[in-house]
Amino acid sequence: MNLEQILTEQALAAVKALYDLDATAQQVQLQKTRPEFEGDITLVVFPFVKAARKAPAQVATEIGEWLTANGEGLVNGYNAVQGFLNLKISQSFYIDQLQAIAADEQYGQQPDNGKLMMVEYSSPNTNKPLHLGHVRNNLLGYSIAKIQEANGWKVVKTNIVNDRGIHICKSMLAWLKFGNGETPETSGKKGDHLIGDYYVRFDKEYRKQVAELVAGGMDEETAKKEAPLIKEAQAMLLKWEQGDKEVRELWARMNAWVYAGFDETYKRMGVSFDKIYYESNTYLEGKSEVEKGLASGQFYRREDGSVWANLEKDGLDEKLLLRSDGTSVYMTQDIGTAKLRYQDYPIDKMVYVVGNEQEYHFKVLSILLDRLGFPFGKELVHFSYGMVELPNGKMKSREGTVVDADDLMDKMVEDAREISKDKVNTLQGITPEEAQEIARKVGLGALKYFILKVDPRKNMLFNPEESIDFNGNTGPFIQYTYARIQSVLRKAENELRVESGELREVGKLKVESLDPKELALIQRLMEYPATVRQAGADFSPAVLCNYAYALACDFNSFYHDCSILNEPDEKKRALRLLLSQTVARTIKNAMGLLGIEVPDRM
RNA sequence: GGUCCCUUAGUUCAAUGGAUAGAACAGGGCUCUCCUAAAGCUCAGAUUUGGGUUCGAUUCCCAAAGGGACUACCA
Repeated sequence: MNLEQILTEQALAAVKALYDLDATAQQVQLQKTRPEFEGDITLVVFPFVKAARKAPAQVATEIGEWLTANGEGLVNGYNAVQGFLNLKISQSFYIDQLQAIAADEQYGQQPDNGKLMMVEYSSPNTNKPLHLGHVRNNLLGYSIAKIQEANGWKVVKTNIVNDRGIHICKSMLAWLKFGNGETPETSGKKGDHLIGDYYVRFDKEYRKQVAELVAGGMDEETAKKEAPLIKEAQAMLLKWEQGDKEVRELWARMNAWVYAGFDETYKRMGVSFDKIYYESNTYLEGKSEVEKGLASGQFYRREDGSVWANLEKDGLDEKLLLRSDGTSVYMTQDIGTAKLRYQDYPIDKMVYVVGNEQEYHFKVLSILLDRLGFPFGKELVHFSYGMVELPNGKMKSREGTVVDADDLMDKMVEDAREISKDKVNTLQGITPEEAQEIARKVGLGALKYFILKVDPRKNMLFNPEESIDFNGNTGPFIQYTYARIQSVLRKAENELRVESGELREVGKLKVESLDPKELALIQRLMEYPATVRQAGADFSPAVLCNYAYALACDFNSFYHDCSILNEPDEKKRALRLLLSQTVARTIKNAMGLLGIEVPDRM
């Protein structure tokens, strides 16, 4: 049982004994005591004031008195400030806690809940390279999966690749017309970047055609539909769906280039998938589901042959499911994908990590799946995150105002290496390879933390003109704290011959008194499991970022005030080493749930 | 027009309905003969507006203002 649970029980017993009040655990509000007051943990007594029919300060005093007398030594002091009862907890309790935490290798890991969660994230189109928006998606998706695993779920990470559709046809068409057989090998470009370039090229030529038609007197709306290039692309999509051999071969070849590029980027980013679905394999399933819905009267066909769902009774509008030429749309594909997934896995919870611009889509998808008789439809979770904005607005692939994922990672690692050059003291005696590896971890750590520390629901701003910080509330700050501890532990082993295993053997450390900084650190460590649970319940890596930062701050402050290796009292030294080791492990775990690696030195 | 989201220091971000709204960066001042100064200490600086609920509101409710997303036979 943790401190909150014990205190909650004691507080309930106290109000029962004092005021004959049957309070609920929810009414027992415990919070950390503010630093300006004396005490460790504070009970808010306002909820009991009415039943007690006494002034808040008096109620606080009475409860404080009761807890001190009947709390089995846990509470050994209190003070009441209005309705706030500040409790002092005995130091031996904290030392016991530290011992228990240090001994628990799985500290923070929640027990297996026996259920399976599928997390879909990334889900790129195959017509352009990944950009900063995808980076946020990937980092969030990966971290959410890790966090839910820590909360006891079995998690299957999945990716649905949108490998078919008009977008890839545009790239294919532009490549055929203007590519002169260019390949990743001949051009030296990564496959995804090469394809992306042709997507941009298509748009450029298309707009030229539209402009010409408009100049010839056509209105813009019509011109956009009548431009020869777009008609060709549509014809190509139709051929693709009909299985035209040439189109399919070209498609397979160009997609393979893109996948090779994506794989490189994913690997670098440190994200992975357990199962990848391709839209080209799922859209037919979707079509057949739509046909079924049509037969059962859930959907209807218009005169032009297109198929629609009427969602007006759910407060929404009508939604297209199949185009008049019979080709499928995004929604069709998602229905098919859902069906396949539930055939493949016994999914208890399905989570889609997709931007908030698609909230409407998932609202509709949920209703459609439900209507088609899928039991999971109603339960699906759209983990909707905010956009990454640039100073002048949203990123637009076609307008070239995107921050490319590969470029960004390069830049971060480069910056990290540049900064580390000034740190010759700490990087002495390491190979260039090791230095590069440190720069990689630190650069990516800075990027990942920068993105994950923001509440996922909110839009966030990225200014490419200003480089991401390596000081202050950043990934490298936390990594630095870890590296610092590793350095101390190395010295402890080499110079004092303290084996890390020995520390845990040091029975109950009979330390006279805990330094306030030591106490603060232990308290922070005690918060970790609740933080993991909250991050899971809220789907929020940001919660863990805040925790890791606070833990690192606490440690740096402790490190500044308390000497570890030079502490003459052996028991104190052992306690500090154990504390440092446990902090390091917790930092590593928390950062691991964020997908951020920690270097042993930096 | 309709639906949804957002608004906190100069800037980027925090704060289960709780005490004097926290950090970081940028700015001013300190601290390396001392376990890694990517650090520590310190000064200055903010809840868009108006109502309401509450012992107590950044948080909940209702308006208004400002910003964004969606409302595609794109994905």
